Amino acid sequence: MSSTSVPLHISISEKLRHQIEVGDYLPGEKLPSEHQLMKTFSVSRITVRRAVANLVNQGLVKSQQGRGVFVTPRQKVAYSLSSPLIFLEQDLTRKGIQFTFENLTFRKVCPAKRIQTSLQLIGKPTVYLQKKLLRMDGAVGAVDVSYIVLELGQELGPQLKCQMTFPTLEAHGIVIEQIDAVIECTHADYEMSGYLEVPLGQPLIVYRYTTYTTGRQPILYGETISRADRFCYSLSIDK
Amino acid sequence: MSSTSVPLHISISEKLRHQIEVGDYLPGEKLPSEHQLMKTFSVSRITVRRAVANLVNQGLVKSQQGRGVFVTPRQKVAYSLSSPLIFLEQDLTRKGIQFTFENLTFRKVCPAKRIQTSLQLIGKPTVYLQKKLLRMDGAVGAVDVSYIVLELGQELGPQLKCQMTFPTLEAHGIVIEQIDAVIECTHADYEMSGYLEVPLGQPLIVYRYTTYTTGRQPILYGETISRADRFCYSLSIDK
DNA sequence: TTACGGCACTTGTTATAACAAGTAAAAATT
DNA sequence: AATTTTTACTTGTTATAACAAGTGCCGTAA
Repeated sequence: MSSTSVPLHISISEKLRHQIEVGDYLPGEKLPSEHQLMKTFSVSRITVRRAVANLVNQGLVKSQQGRGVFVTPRQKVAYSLSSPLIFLEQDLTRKGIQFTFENLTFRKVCPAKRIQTSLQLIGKPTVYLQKKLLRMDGAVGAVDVSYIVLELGQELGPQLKCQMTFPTLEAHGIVIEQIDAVIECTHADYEMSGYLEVPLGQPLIVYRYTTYTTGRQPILYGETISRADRFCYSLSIDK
Repeated sequence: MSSTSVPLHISISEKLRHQIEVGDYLPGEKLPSEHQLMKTFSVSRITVRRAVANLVNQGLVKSQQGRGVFVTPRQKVAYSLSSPLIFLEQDLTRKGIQFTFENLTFRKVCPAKRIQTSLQLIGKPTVYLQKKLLRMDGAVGAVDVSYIVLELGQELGPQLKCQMTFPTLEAHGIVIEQIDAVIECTHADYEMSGYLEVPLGQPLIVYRYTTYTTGRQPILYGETISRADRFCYSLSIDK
C-alpha cells in the first residue's frame, strides 16, 4: 500500500505510533483488537502482530492476553544524584511518592571477581548479598542488588531487611564519604522481565555504585536496576 | 520438549543466550543459520525466528540479511559527569578514543514549549537548532540535538559546525557555570534507529542538559542520545 | 442472591508455505 | 586473468491455519 519499500509492519506501527502521539489513543486506552486492525489495514494477523510487537518494543503499549493492547501511561520519577547525597527514599517521599520495598534475598555469598575488586576484598572473599524489590506507590519500580562487607552485614542484617541500606548505615554512625557510580542501560533478560513485570528486552537503567566510608574504605557495592519507563536520574554539575 | 509451560521460543533463546555467555559463540562470531537451528531444536522457522528476535531485542546478537546472525561485541565507553566538568571530547581523547562529529542540521527554529521554558525565553522564542552525529573511533555513537540562544548561535554559528559546543563557548570567553542534567533511557524510534544503526526499539540513553552561564542565565539546552550498548555515564558523589 | 459453567472475545504459540532480497562464492564468459 | 553471471545460502516479509490460554460477561443452577 505504501509507496516506498518500507515493510508493512513498520508502516502500520508508525501509523499507530503517530495516532498515540496525537492522542487518538490516550494513555491507558485500548487499541483496536488484532481482528479489527487486520480489517482496517487489510493485512494478515502475523503482520498486525508484528506491528503491535514494534510498539511493545518501543514501550508505547503493553499487551495483556485475553484483554487487549493498552497505551502505556508515561511518567518518570527522577532520582537526584546531586551532591550532597540525598537518600532515595527521602527524595521520593519529598516528591510525594510512597516508597516501600520487599526483601527478596539476604545471605552470605562469594561474589564475582569484579565485585571483590570493587570492595577491595583480601583474604576471605565473603560478603552479604541482599536483593530487594523497590516499589513506588505500590507499583514495581526497581530491583536493588547489593553486596555488603561481612562485618556490617552480620551486624546490621536484621535491620537491613526492613530498612533501606544508607539510612541504616548512618543510624549506626557509619559515615558515607563518597560514592562512585556508573549509570548505564541494559535489556531485561528473562529473570528481570519477571521481577519488573516488563516484556523481555525492555530497557532497564542500571545505577551501579561503590560506597566508601572514611579513608576511602569500600563497604558496599550495589546495582539498582530500574524500569527505564518509570525512572531517571537527575544531577547538577558545577564548573 | 521443556517440562514447564515456558514457550518454545523462550527456552530456545535462553539456551542460545547461555551458550553466548559461556562463550560457545564468541563476539563477532556467527550463530547457526535458521535452517540449522530448525533442525537442532526440531521446531519451525517462525519459532526459530522468534527466538533469534528475543536475542536481538536483548542486544546480544545482530542479524544481517543475507549474511547471518552475529554475536554483538560489547564494550562500553564511560562519559564522566564529575564536577568539575570535563568536556566529552577531552574525556574520550584521554581514554584513547578517536572522537569525530558530523553536522547534520544548523538552523533557526521555534522550539517546543518545554525547551522555551528551560531557556527562559521571553519575547521572541527563536533559537538555533543544531543536530550532530557523534562518532567514536569512526563508529556511530550518539546524536546530539542542541538549542542555542539566538545571539550565541548567530555569533558562533560557523565555528559550531566544525567544533564541539562547550569548547567553542569557552574559547569565546563564555563561562559555563552550571549544568542541570537528567539521564534517562528511551527506545529507538524509526528515525533514531536509522541514525544510530540499531534495530527499532533498542534502548538509547539520553543525557538531557541545560547549561547556565554566570548569573544562572541559561544559554544552551540539549540532548545527547547515545546507543546504550556503547555508552554509559560515570560520576562521583561526595557526602 | 450467589456461584458456577459456558461462551464470545482477546492475545499467545506454533506450523507450513511462498516469495523477496541481500551476500558470497563458484562457474561461465569475455 | 578479469569480469560477469549464475547459483546456493542467508535473513526478511507476509499469508493462512489451528489450537492454547486468559478475560469477562451472561445465563443458569444452587
